[in-house]
This record gives sequence, C-alpha cells and structure tokens, in this order.
Amino acid sequence: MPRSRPKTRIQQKNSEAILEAALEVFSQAGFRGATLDQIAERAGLSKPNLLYYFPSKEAIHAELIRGLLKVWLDPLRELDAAGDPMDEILDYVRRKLELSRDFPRESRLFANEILQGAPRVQGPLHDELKPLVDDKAALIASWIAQGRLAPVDPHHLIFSIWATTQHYADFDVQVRAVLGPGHDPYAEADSFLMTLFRNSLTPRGANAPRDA
Amino acid sequence: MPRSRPKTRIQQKNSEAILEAALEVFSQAGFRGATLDQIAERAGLSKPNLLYYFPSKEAIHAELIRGLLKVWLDPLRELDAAGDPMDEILDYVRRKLELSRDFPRESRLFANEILQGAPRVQGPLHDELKPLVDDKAALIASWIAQGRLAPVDPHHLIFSIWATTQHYADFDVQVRAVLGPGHDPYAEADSFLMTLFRNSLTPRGANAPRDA
DNA sequence: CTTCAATTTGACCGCGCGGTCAAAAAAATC
DNA sequence: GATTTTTTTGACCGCGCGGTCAAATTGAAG
Repeated sequence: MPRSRPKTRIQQKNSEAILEAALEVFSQAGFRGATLDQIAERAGLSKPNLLYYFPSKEAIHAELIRGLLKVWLDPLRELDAAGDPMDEILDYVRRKLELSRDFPRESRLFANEILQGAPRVQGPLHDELKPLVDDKAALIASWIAQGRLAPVDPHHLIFSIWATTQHYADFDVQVRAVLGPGHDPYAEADSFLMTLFRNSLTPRGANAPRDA
Repeated sequence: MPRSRPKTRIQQKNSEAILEAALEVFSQAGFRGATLDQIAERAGLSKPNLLYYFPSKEAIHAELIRGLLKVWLDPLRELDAAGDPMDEILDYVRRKLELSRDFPRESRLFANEILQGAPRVQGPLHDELKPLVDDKAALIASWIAQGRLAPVDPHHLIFSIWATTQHYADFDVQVRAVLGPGHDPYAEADSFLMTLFRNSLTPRGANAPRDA
C-alpha cells in the first residue's frame, strides 16, 4: 500500500494522472456513469494498478470533491469589505467566469453532484458554504444600507452570479449550439455580465450615493 | 406488443405511470445512473412488464425528452413582437421561473442531458432551439435599436434568463442549504429577478425612450 | 549481485445491469 | 362458457461493473 501521502516520484505522478483522468470522466458522466476502467485507461494504468493507489471509486471522487471545494469558494472569500462595492462584486463575477472558463470540468463535476441531490457534499454545503455565504451576504447588505449598491437580496444576488457564470461551463454544449461557430462565449459573457450586474447594482434615486 | 399509440385504458395508464416514474429516476440519477428496476418499482410494475410497453431504456428516455422540449421552449415562443419590450421580457423570466418551480424534474432531466454532452439532443438543439433563439434575439435587438431596451447582447440575455431561473430547480439542494429553513426560494427569486432584469434593461441616457 | 520493498499484472469473483422468452393469468370477444 | 387477444410474470442470459488476490516485475539500497 502506498503511504497516506504521496512520497515517491512515481506515486506522485500516478496519483495525479488518476485524479486528472477521474476528473475528466466523472465530470462528463457523473459518479454512477463513470467506470473505473474508463478512468484507468485514461490514466494509462490497469484497473488493479489504479486500485493500488486509491482504495475505491468513492475515494477518488471524494478526493476530487475535496480539492474542488477550496478552489471553488476562494473567489467569494476574497470579497473585501474594504474595497469599492461595485468593483468587488464585478471582480467576483469576473473571477467566477474565469473559473468556469479555465476549469469547466470542475464546474460540471460540482453540478453533477448537486443535481443528484448532493449525496456526498451535504456536509460541506452546510458547514462551509452556508456560513461563508451568510457572511458575505451580510457584507453586501451593509453596502446596500450605506446606499453604495442598489437594494437587492444579497443571497439571491450571489445565486445569480453563480448561475450566470457557471452556465457557460455546465451548459457549454448548448451555448455553443445556439451561438453557432465564430463566437468566443466567455469573452462575450464577460462583457455582457459586467453590464448586467453594473446596471442592476448601480444605486439610483433615493438610494443614490452621497459622493457623485 | 402494444399498438404504436396507446389504445386501451390500461395501456394509457401504465405508459403514463412508466413515464412519470422514469422522469423521477432519470432526473435524479441521469441516464446511466438510472436503472430499469428502479423505474419499474416506482411505476408499480415488474421489469419485463415495463419492457412490454417500451422496447428499451433508451426509448423511455427519448419519449421523455421529446415531451420535454415542447414544454420547455413554449415560453420563449410566446415572446411577442407586438407587446411592450420590458413586459415581454419580464413575463418571460416569470414564466421560466414558474416552469422551474412547477417542473423541477424536467429541468434536471434536461440539465443532466446537457451536462453529459447532450448525446441525445444534439439534433433538436441545432434544428429547433437555435433557430428559435436567433429569431427572438433578433426581436430583442430590434427593441434595443428602437431605444426601448438598454443595449445588451440578446443571446447572452437569454442565456442569463435560462441560467438564473433554472438554477433554482437544478441547484435546489444547494439553494436550500444556503438559505436555510424558513425561506420560499421561488417567491424570493421572482422578486429578485424582476428587479435584476428590470434594472439592467431599463434604457438610460442617450438610449432613453422617446415617450417618458 | 543480492535483497527487499514498491509496483504492476492477469485471472478471477459476485452482483446488478439491460434485455429475452415461454408460459401463465386476465380481459375482451363471441 | 369457449376462444382469442392482451397483459403479466418468473426464470434466465451475457456482460460489464467494482473490487480482490497471488504472483510476477521493477526499482532502490547495501
């Protein structure tokens, strides 16, 4: 059995190859749809050899999810109370969109998991995600109270940012089918989403900013 | 073998029970994750009996998809060139949100299919969806050209409507985990999305409407 | 070169899968 | 009530699945 943490070069290399292959397969087929043979073949290993590095299919998936959650939540963590509200939010949108562009498989892995009722991430959803979102929603609410953003429900604002940005990774096939060839979905999305959120978050009328 | 179209009462009843059960199972587990035994049990039939009504797992899935596409695209078809642009768009958002609320399983079935590369709906995507979206995008573009809507990319506006509304069905587990108990996600979403899209589509400045 | 641990493999297992089939049971028809 | 057609069922099949294991191969250390 390999040590609990990769030690040798070969362990490092093969573990990485397995996780990379598993990400590809899991994200495209879902947990049940993925097979160890597919993952093993993609990783360039035999199935028993793969199971020499990970004790089970579940374990591979769990490892992927663990790694994913950190990366996925980081942009939200960076939302800074000291920054300009509009810049902070738009930067967040942009970072999330870049995440969808650069890590679409991770996005689909997560989507697959949630779609199927999140049987393996219920814990983190309550223990990690909810507190973080509540915290940042409170921050946004305070910005709104100060009249620095238009009044909108902070939780649903965050949902809408997740939805619109992840859409380009999760529904990539549909987006490209509808747009047809000759488009750069992510570049267009960046421009569109900046406008969408800026327009809807700019304070107006009674709630106008004090310095304008 | 049953006739091509349900004839007797019992055929009608069992076919419906199968499709209802299959929707439940497919939408929660995806195509590969679903099993005929699960569907049969939910439908209250034995597996061979189920296969007396449908020739294969594929056929059941195909039937569901066929029924789904019509319902799913209807709201977009209703976008009316003669109506008020803002009302038309906001009504569309509302209808899509109601669809997510009332038919979340259909939404997840579709999401599952797209996530996995749309192996069984590539045709309709190009032949039905794209032309319809292009048509309605042109309509929106004409409204923008008339200064009756703020200038945004119509295709991506439609994407953002799909993304934000379907999010509440597809990511239901996550939404409820983050909001916690005591919330009505769809009621809150309706209010939020009306504000979001109204704010971002209201023409301002140079593009202001002529009659205001 | 030897030794010993780390790695890889082929053969195998039990199970659940999608699907078949012949025969029994129920309905419908006369 | 006999006959015919529709519906239901239990037994079964081949296959691919996740996973095991003993043995072979390779690599590192002396």
